[in-house]
Amino acid sequence: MTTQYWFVKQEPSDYAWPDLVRDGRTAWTGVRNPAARNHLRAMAVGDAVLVYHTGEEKAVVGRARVVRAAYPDPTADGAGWVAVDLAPVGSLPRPVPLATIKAEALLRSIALVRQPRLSVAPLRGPEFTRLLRLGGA
DNA sequence: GCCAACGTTGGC
DNA sequence: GCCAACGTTGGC
Repeated sequence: MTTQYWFVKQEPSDYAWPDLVRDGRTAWTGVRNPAARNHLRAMAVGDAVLVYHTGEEKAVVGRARVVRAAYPDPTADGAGWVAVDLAPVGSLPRPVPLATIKAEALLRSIALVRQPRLSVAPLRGPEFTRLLRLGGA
């Protein structure tokens, strides 16, 4: 199975990238959107993930990897919602702002731009690589 | 099962 | 604070 690439969004006042770095690993819970849930289900251990901060910051800030595939979200009321576990790989030396992403032709079709409310989305390999490079990684 | 009304998210 | 996008809810 080849590595898949993903993009997750987070409101940093809720749980921020530095929290993940500090914790070393976290359960990515609380996703309550069916499309995002389907993406969580498709994640495999070892998949690469980029973490984006919404709100004030609006930038891709870090790189993580999937360390546990989808399992029932313990924070959900009903059945059917899932969480994965993520571990940090590294902070981007230069966070990549939304404005930069929008200015890149290659990145214009990613879900962040096309569908800003989707909190978990797939990335193509070249998109992932470009974002990493823009971030100085 | 359709669709209008409403709520939420997130950028500006 | 406003607005666009989109998801959810509830009446029919």
